[in-house]
Order: sequence, then structure tokens, then C-alpha cells
Amino acid sequence: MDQTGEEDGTGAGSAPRRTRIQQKNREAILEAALEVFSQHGFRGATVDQIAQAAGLSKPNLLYYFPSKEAIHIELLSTLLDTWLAPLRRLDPEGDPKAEILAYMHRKLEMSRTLPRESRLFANEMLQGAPRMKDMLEGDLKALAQDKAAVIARWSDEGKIAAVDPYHLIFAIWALTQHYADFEVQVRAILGPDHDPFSEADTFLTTLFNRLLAR
Amino acid sequence: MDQTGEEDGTGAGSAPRRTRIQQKNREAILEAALEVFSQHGFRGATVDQIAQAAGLSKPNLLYYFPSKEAIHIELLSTLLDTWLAPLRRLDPEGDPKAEILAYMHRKLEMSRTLPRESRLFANEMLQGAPRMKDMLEGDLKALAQDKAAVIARWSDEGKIAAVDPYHLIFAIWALTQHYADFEVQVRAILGPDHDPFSEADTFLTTLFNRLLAR
Amino acid sequence: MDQTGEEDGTGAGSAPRRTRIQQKNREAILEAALEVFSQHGFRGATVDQIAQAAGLSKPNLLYYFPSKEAIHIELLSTLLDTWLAPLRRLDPEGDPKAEILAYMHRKLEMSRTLPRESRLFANEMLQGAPRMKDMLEGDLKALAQDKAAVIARWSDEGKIAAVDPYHLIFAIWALTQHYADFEVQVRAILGPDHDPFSEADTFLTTLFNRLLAR
Amino acid sequence: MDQTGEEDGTGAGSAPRRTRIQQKNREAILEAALEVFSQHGFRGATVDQIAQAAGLSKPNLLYYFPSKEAIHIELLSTLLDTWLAPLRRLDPEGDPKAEILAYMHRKLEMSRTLPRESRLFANEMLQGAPRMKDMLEGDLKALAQDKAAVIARWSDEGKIAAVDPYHLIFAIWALTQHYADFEVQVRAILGPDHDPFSEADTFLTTLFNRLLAR
DNA sequence: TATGAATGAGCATTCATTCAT
DNA sequence: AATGAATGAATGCTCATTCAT
Repeated sequence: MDQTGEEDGTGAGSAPRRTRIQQKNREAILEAALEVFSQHGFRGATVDQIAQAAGLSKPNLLYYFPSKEAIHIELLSTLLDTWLAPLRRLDPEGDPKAEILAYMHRKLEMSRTLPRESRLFANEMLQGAPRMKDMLEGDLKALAQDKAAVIARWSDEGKIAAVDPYHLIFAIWALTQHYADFEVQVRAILGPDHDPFSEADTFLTTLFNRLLAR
Repeated sequence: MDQTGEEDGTGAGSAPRRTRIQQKNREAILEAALEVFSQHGFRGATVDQIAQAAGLSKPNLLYYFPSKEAIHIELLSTLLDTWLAPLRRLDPEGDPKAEILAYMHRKLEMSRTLPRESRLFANEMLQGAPRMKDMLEGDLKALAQDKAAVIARWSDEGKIAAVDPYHLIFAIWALTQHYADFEVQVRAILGPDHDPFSEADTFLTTLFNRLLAR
Repeated sequence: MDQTGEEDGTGAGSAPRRTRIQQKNREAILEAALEVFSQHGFRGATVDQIAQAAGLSKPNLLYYFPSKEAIHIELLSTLLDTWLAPLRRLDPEGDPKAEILAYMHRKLEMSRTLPRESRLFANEMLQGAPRMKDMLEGDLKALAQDKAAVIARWSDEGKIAAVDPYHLIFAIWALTQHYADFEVQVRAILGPDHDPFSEADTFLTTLFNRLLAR
Repeated sequence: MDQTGEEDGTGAGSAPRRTRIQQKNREAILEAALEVFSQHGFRGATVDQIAQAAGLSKPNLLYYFPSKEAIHIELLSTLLDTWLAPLRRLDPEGDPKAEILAYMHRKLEMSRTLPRESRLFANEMLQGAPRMKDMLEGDLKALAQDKAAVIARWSDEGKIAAVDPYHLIFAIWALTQHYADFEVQVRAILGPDHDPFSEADTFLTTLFNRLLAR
């Protein structure tokens, strides 16, 4: 997914040296696991499925990761960074409404291009975030507070309409992720002749423009 | 095997005769299953958990329902009706903006009072609706089309601002269900001193007012 | 092995009610496990072996005991009581030498009739008593101290020859258990025409008579 | 595969040529294997544990020995020689009681200095000597018969008290090995302030003196 | 209706050993 | 002489479901 190279959970230590084949297999496993976990959830996924999808034998897969859970955790750790990146880019010095709209667009784009990651995340949330709670109350909370303060300031300064900054963020998350997480429903209703994401882009642009207009 | 003749979604079959104890146990099972399925997903839930939560032995539970899957399907069937009820009540003859806002409020209220149902539904969607696709493309689609037409008319007649009626419905779904489905995340960010649903009520009222204002 | 009915490890609580079939199967499992564990050790034994020896399927065995380890622990708990019984009967008011010789005989008889128990115990000791250390430092130590004091008194009062009471007890254990634990070796050396236990009886009687004679 | 031509107990084969590093690694492996096998038994030990303890990779370890079992067998073969050495030194021409006591002391000293070897041997005996039976019925039996005959002669000649020579040997084995094999138990009972082996020395000296006194 | 007993299929993980380099 | 990579065969345990009563 990204070439930043995953840490081993310690977050600190020296980068683990990996041979080319290790790198390749680890990536294949994570890619396969993303596919399987996002579709079936943690418990619903089997190591066999993942191994097969990665083109490895089950014991060989467990040569690269110590356990099924370790793969899941690795995915979630990497995911959170990816997930928060668009929000991180919200620039306190930029034009308020443009910044918020741009953020929404980046987030919608992520739903479009990374729907499996979105579903993996949603799965974890639905189950009460058993493996992610710490991350939520750490990085995520800090970032949300930071950006909410920025938005609140914009709101106070009259640069955008008055609006609860936290719930504005929630709204962006909810509205964009919905198109990934509830894709079946959206497609069932719209039928095959619609392009949900392009319509969503238009609709959400309107929505946030009206919501934030002074 | 399934001599209880449970209504299977067709809505036709003869009314199943049930003693009071049967009724009570079926309800206990469905209540328990809702709890367990919504928390752990279908594969993550075990019949044992459900039986224990229902206060029954495992074989006795399977006397009432032929299989784990049958319980799940029964829950989903019932759920869809509950889920669509608020939308059904959207009155074509009512005041457009008031109707839409009232619908949103009913939906948010459902997220507040029935979060387990919301998560059960979300779980099913995330997995591609393997057990619900027909219902989506049947009742749900029909209802959505029907109500979208109403909203489109309102929009055309200038009674509300121009808006894509389908995506308006999606927005209501996404924004209200988010507070049930991503509750951990919302609470992790807001902390213990907030009342997410009451704040959401205010925020969403504002949001839809601005979106729909002529 | 004995009809006292095993506790479930809590040591306290009410006696677990068991149906006849439960009683029968539990006993079959423990008997089979004794056979297998004493021969192959804990790690060397497989649940499959035990199940087969007990005439049960693997999952059915695990219906009666939660894990392989639980069976092992149950065996060891029961065993310690059996194991200490002969020493418990050492009567402080009896004739000193006769009491000690009688104890030795009871212990030797146990090696003869319960060699598997002896080997199970020896196996556990060899590995450092990972599952029995507490029992050793509890019941066993207390009993040994108690009886060592009795023997020390006899020794002090000149009723038996001066002797270290603890090491006298160890000597009885070592000498009697040897015929069970090292049975292959004893038989390899003596050949098929000897009766090790009857010879041991004579030899050990002589040994302790000479050791303890005033 | 096994081109190193390890002496396989027959004692005949050509002397294996080994480089210094080979020699060093073989020794490291055997040392590590002794540690691990004596603690966990054959089945309980893993090749990984041994390799790690020896500071080698698993495949490299298997370059030196064709299999886990081969290491075990090698250990046992070497062990038997070590084990019997003290008895071999029993001098038919020496002073009978002094010889027997000296043998007992050598054996006790071995328990003190080589407890792992003692436990390895005990483990093998407990399991019925599956890998050692031939050795028992060969070298061991011959030596035991030889020395038993010596003791029997001494006994017949009145140089020591009348005693069954085989069971006298067993007694020495049992009493000395007990302090290595059942060390946990001994220490659990005596507590930390005792020196089991030094006390055993005193006790066993007394015991055999009284047993053998004319 | 209800439950104790039983099981086949499956699952995550371990492990001795082999392969390729 | 050494090791990273790979695997077949277990191994302990779980689970939905069935059987017998």
C-alpha cells in the first residue's frame, strides 16, 4: 500500500533489515490480509484464506508473521496513518472553506481508491475497536482536537459559518466513508448506470458549501 | 425439521402457532443474538454465546431455530422493516423541509435507541450484504426510489433547495448511523463529558436546514 | 484408581454432581491419561492418544476436561494424596522401627501396584515440578516436617539408631520408587527369572533393620 | 547424508576427521541438547531450543546431526560410559567396604556435578528406555553382573555383611541419583538453608557402613 | 421442550526436516 | 559451513450441529 516500510510495533528500534523476498512476501501477505479481513472481519477470516490469497502455504505465512492477530494489528497500525493523512494536511493558514472542502475531497478520494481499508477500519470500529482503542485515544484524538481548534477559530473569526467543529469532522468522515462501507447498498439503490463517487463529489461539495457559507 | 413454519421473508406463509413459552424463548434468542452478532459479527459470534445470553442450552436453542444462520437471517429480515419505517413515514403531502428534518430526527433517534441494530446492519453491508442483497434490491430500492421521487418533486417545485434526492437520503443515513456504528471513535475523541447524540441533533438540524434552505 | 472422587481444583466448593456416564468417562480419561502421560511425559503425550486409549473422540474428551493440561493437573492433584497416604499412616505412638519398616513396605507395595503413578510423579519431578511446586511446598513439606519430627524424637529417645530423619525419608522414597521408575533397568540386569519386588522387599527390610538397629 | 561417519555405538568405525570448528560446534550442540533434553524430555524439547542454546541456526544444527533423534542417541551413548565409569573402578582387589563406599561417593559426586546427565538418563528409563534398551542389556548388564559377582564373593568371604549384590548396586544408584533427579522435591522439603548433597554424603556413609558392617 | 453427550470439520499454530543458495 | 525460505504432518482446541433420551 505504501512504501514507508512498516515498523514492528515497537515504533522505535532500528528499521528491520529485510531481504527482497521477505519484503515481497510481507507485502503480499498484508495485501491479501487486507482483502480478506476487510471482507470477513477478523474472526471471519482464516489464515488459510490469507495464505492462499498471498500465494503462500499456511506455515510459510506464519514464518513472516507470528500470528493472525499480528497481521491484523500491523494492518491497523499502518492504516491509521494513511487514514489521518488527509486531515493532517488541513492547513491552518489556508483559505478556510477551501481547506475544508479540499479535505473532504481527499477523504472521498480515499474511500474511492481504498475501500478495503475503509471497511477494515469500519469493522474494527463496529466491534468496539478492541485492537485500536489506544490509537484512537492517542494519535487520533490529538489530531482531531488540533484540527477542531483550527476550525473553531475559523468559525469564531467569521471565516466560515458557525458550526460545531468536531461534528463537522464527524460529518466529513461519515459522508465520505459511507460510499465505501455501504457500497452495496448505494449500488443496489442507484443501479448500474450511476457513478456513486462522482455524484457524491458534486453532492458533498454542495452540502459543505451551503453548510459553511457565511 | 423446521416445523415451526417461520415466516421466511415472503410474508405469505400461514401464521405460526406458538405457545407462550415458545414465543418467550424465540424472543430471548433473537434479543441475545442481536447482542452477540452486533458485537462480534456473524462468524465471530458463537451459538454458545447466544444460547448462554438467552438462558438456554445450545441444543434447545437449535430447537427453535434450525441453524445459526437462520437466526441471523431472521434478525436481518425483521431489521429491514424497522430500519425503513422512519423513511416510510415521510409524508409526500407534508411540509418538505419539516418532513425531511423529521425523518432525520427519527433516524438519529433510532441510532441512539437501537445501536445494536445499526451495527448489525452495518456489519452486513460491510461484508457485501451476502444475506440481504435481495432485500436491498427489493423493498429497500423500491422505497428509496419512491421517496427520492417525492424529494425530487419538492426540489423541482422549489420547495427545498436543489439537491440530489438519492444522495440526500444517503447523507441522512450516513450521518445518523455514524453515531451508532462509530460510537467508540466519537467517544474517544469527545471524551466522557459530551452527549454525542444531543450535539448531533443540533448539528444535523443546522446542517440540513442550511442544505435545504431555498 | 480410587473412589474418593476428584475435586475440580478449587479444593473447596460443593462436590460436582456427575451423571453415571460422566463418572465413567472421566475415570476412563484419567486412567488413559495416566497410562499415556506416565509413559511419554506431558509434552510427549497427545490428546489423541489419550482419547483413543479412553475410547473417546478427541472433542468428546475435551467435553469432559477443558484442556490437556487440566487432565494432567487433575492427575497430579489426586496423585499427591495417594502418594502421601502411606507416610500419613506412620503412627507416632507405634513401635518406631516397626512403624518405619511398615511405611517402607507400604511404599514399596505402591511402587509394585502403581508404577504408572510413580513414573508420572517422577516425570514431574524431573522437569522441575512446573505443575506441582506449590503442592510440594505445601502439603508435602508440612507432612515431611511433621513425620521427620516424629522420627527425630524416636532417634533422640534412643528407640532407633541416630539418623537424619529427612534423609531417612528420602532414602525410603528413593529405594522404593526406584523399582517402579527404573524398572526397565532393573529387569535388564536381573533378567526374566527374578522377581524384583519380592527381592527388594527382603533387601530393603535388611537394609532398614541394620540402619535403624540400636 | 551422514558423511561424518559418527561412531554409532559399535565402537568400531574409522575415526571421524573433523576440523576444529566442526569439533567445537558438535560439542556446543551436545551441550545444548543435554540442557534441553534433560529439562523437557525428548518430545518436549524442540530443535529450535537446542539450536538457539548452541548458538546455531536450525539448518546448521541439522548439518552436524542428521536428526533430533540422532543427537539424543549420541548423548545417551556417551552418557552410558560416563555413567558406568564409577562402577568400573570398583576394584576387586581393594578393601571391600572401602571400595563400595568409595563407589557410592563417586556416584553421589556425579549426581552433584552432572545432574543434567542424571535426569537425561532417568527420563530415558521412565519411558522404558526406547533408545537405550540394547545398551542396558549389553554393556550395563555385563558390568553389573561382573561387579555383582565381586560383591557376592566379598559377601561370601565374610568381608562384608551378607547382602544381595544386585540390590546393593540398585540401592547405590537409587540413593545417589535421587538427589539429582528429585532435586526440586528435596529442596522444597529442606528449604534453602540446607546443603542436600553434603548431608546426603554423611547420611549415605552411615547407611552403607551399617548395612555392610560385619 | 429440554438437555447431556457426542462428533466431523475446521482452525491457529508448532515443529522436524528439506530445499536452494 | 551456513542460513533464509519453505513445507507436510501434526497438535491442541473450537464450534455448529446431531443424537439419544
